[in-house]
Amino acid sequence: MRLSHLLLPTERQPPADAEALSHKLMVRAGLIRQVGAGLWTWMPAGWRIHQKAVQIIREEMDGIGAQEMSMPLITPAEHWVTSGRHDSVGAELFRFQDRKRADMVLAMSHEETVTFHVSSLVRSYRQLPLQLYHFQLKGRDEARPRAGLLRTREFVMKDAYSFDRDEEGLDVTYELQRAAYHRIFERAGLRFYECEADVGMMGGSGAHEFMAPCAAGENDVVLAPGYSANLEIASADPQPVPPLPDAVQGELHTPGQTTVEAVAGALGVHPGNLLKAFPVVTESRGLVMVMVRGDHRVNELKLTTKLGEPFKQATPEQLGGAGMHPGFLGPSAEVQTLYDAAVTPGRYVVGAGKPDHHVVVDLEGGERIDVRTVEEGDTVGGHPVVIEPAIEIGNIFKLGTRYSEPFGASYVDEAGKTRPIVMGSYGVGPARMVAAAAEQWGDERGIAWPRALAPWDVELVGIGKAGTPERDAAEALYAELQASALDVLYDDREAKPGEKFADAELLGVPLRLTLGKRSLESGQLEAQRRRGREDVEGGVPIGGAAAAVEALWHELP
RNA sequence: CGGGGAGUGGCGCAGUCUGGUAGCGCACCCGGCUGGGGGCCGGGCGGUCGCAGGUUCAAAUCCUGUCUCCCCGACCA
Repeated sequence: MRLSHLLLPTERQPPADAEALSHKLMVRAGLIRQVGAGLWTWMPAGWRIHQKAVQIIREEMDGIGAQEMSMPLITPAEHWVTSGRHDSVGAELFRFQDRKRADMVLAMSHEETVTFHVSSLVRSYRQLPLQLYHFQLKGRDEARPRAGLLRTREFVMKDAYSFDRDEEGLDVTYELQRAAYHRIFERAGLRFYECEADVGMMGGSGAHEFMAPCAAGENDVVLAPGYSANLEIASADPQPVPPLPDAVQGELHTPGQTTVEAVAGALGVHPGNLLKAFPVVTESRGLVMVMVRGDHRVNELKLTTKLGEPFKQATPEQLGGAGMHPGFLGPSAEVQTLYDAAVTPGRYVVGAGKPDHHVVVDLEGGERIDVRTVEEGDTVGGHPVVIEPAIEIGNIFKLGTRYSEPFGASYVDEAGKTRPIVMGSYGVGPARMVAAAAEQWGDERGIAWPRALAPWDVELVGIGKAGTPERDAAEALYAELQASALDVLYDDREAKPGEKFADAELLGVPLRLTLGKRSLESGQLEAQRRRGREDVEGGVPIGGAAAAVEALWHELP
């Protein structure tokens, strides 16, 4: 490809409203342009990168026997009513009516559609197991799109669905997918973690997320040797606190001290010597008091899972109605009280249940539930955890019969008995892979793409005016490289060398060749690896350059 | 949805308080010089100042309404 013919709108300055590195660099490099909130156009060079990711995914899906197909973005609302998601998803679902006033939905994923098909097309155990996948747009009316491509309202997803006759079959398929995901992200040159993930209120028997660590990530990953989990569900051993001094005992007058910090400060004790009350209300239980150590925070997702139902924080009115006083809440005989697992037996300062007083209690052991948020410095297997921001680039999920039951997707087994099909779903966002790579491999000059994602394999920078011997040589080399196995971008523009180098570093093709007057004098091309901007020692002889360049390329990250 | 910020040429900005000929840098076009890290000189093109009302002799500027975008939070199959 000749750069002089490529629509590559590079910019010296990032958009004023861009914050995330990938957002700034991908716009500056001419890869993407914004259309609206969470809506992006891929420019030609950017789309090449996206399609590189797509092709890696495709090869790995095909490699485990999944079959590529394509299902529509527009779907009848009826399917979503059948699955229950028409009600449960809420405003995130794009809804509209067609000209006949029929309710329609932009698919946010394709469980409904694929299960609709499988329910009618698969009748026998002989047709199982089955894996189907496609690359298709997803529409999600996100409350807050952000950070360029990291959270958008429309994006291509590879979503695969598996159909097995039982849980054991699903386990096998799930492992195939899990291994394929590792290969996909490794091939793409991404740093990533496989994390235990929340299976949500939908049930399901297991889920993993693939998280790419980066500064702009909107999730947090808890990491320790042999352990990685989304902060949403992570568990770890708490950091110890010194025991409550014996001098602190009985009822304590704590006027106006409604926060852990205030009480701990006034008493001169560690915040972990206090218990914090987190009053919630659920539909089936009413008011529940959740007690966590004073220096800890309740993890609302973990609490929801443990309660087995959604909750809302109790309002001051609800507390007042129960004769309680916000700021001085403690364990109560009148309401169910649950203790976090980090609340070990011992003496704690708790709210006395009346204004301006706290009291020391001596807690026995007893039932505990793990509902707190893990913190940096907590330990797993004796090792302190670190918490890193990360972006979710893929997930795999054991759906079970969540969709096959409502759609009646079942098969007849050898004994002639009808059984529900057991499903799994497996998603990857190629755009997020690309954005994550930009986050991980971006620097102040641009993006140093992993070679597997780079829009071209090499960029040839021709120095000098058209018609000069050096440019003739560049043209000849371009032709030679085109005949090789490499995809080459040739900067043949009438531009200053500095501008060409700056654009090349912005675009981030992994290997840059420079051919100018100097090269003709020395007989050597200059070659620079974009990662680390490191020159290839001694250059590359112009004679037979294509083969040498191919060899160099194969050693790139 | 709550809080904060912003809409002026392709990009980045000034001008708005205090109403009076729309301006700067980059990019773009033409000519010349230059030719290995965004170079220099000269000449140009391009904007109904987000939109709609209103006030005024006069509105980018004041008033009202509205749309859009960004950031933080809530939310996120």
